[in-house]
Amino acid sequence: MNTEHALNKEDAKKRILLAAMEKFADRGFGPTSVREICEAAGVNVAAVNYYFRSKEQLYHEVFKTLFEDVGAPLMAIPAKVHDQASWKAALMEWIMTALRLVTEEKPPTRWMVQLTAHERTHPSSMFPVLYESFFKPLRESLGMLLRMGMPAGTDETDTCIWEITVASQVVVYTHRAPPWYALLIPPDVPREEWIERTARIIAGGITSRLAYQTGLS
Amino acid sequence: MNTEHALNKEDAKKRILLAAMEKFADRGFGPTSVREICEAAGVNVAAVNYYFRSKEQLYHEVFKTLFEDVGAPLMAIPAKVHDQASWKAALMEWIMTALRLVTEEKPPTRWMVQLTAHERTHPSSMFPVLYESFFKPLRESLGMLLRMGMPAGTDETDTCIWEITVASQVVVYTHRAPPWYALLIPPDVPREEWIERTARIIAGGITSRLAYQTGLS
DNA sequence: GTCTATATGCTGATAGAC
DNA sequence: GTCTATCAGCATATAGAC
Repeated sequence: MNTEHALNKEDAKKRILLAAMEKFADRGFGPTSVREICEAAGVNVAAVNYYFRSKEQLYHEVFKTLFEDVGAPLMAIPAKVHDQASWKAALMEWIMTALRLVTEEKPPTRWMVQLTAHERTHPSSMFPVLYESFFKPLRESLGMLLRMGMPAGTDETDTCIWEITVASQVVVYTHRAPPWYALLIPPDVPREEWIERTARIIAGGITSRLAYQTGLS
Repeated sequence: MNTEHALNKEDAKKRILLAAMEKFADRGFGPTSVREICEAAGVNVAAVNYYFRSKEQLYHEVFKTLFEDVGAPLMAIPAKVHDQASWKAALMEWIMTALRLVTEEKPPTRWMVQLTAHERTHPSSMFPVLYESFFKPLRESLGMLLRMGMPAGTDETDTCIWEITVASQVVVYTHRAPPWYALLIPPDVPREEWIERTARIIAGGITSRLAYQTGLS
């Protein structure tokens, strides 16, 4: 009896958190109503304020739960480079890992990705946190990797543009609104094959150009 | 007296339309209130419904006014190609023209660009119209240009990925929310210089790779 | 044409019964 | 811990005075 009661309590709070992740991911913070979340979670309208104090606190909790060390695999990649061959492999790995992340269909990764998109287009009070804990480390990891492959003395602004160039080709897939997202992914190609072909084209845009500049292949 | 009256009428309607462009561009359709638009236009709250029937009709009117033949310069570019040198020049021109468009600070172009971003992330009833009259022709123009430079027999899916690859590097600049947009543009570089350097890197990712593949430079 | 006042509905949040 | 009922605020939209 006592355990069942405690279990139901845990259930309600957890159900709200999961429903909130899905709904916030779908349309962002503003347009998502507390009533909508409670209905999806199968709890009373007052439950959000009872368990989470406010809609905004619930949103904060969603972020804290979803963005736990999610960028670690990407940030670990630059350390694997020790020569030109391993640099090329690391670049491919970085891009493929990033593409796999942003095009993941399975929650909670998908929710996490969609939330980054909403925060970029309609920044909330969570943007600074997201920037410091997610965007910034990821960008630095990509920047470090790119700098390793650049000819010595490459202009800093050019390096910065290279960063944006790669990032934008990954970030574009975080916007999952159906009519737009459907235009991005070619139909009838298995996901892993698409990821590899896309990564090859993105990485090829870098490596072949550097080969062209430096005379190495 | 009579003319002044008629002039004020024209003024009010036009002021509402201009204010609506700015406000809708800033935060999108949903979060922008009629009151906010009316306040910015210096008219009464009831004026929107008097002149435009509804908020949604006003939004439609904003689109109809802003997206008048705006993609024409880009769509004209593929026709200028007649050999490999002119193809490379055309590719650079396409990318530079597109970058100039999406990073334009001056209204109404800026408003138009921002509206495309909102419609991609939070599609409304205007999305199909926008797709048919703007996204689709632009993508086709880019696709045509890319196909001209591809080695004969290039896989159709690869061509499609190339399209997205270029488009994403342009589209990323349409999201103008300050904290994010500030991360994209390197400081202390004149706009035209930045456009050329960025276009060179995007185009270089294509031409050098094709050169690498085909043995031509 | 322009205004005020108001109808109607949705939002987040809370008070208090059980 | 969970519920209903309700508050205050904002939204779009409209009726009717001037």
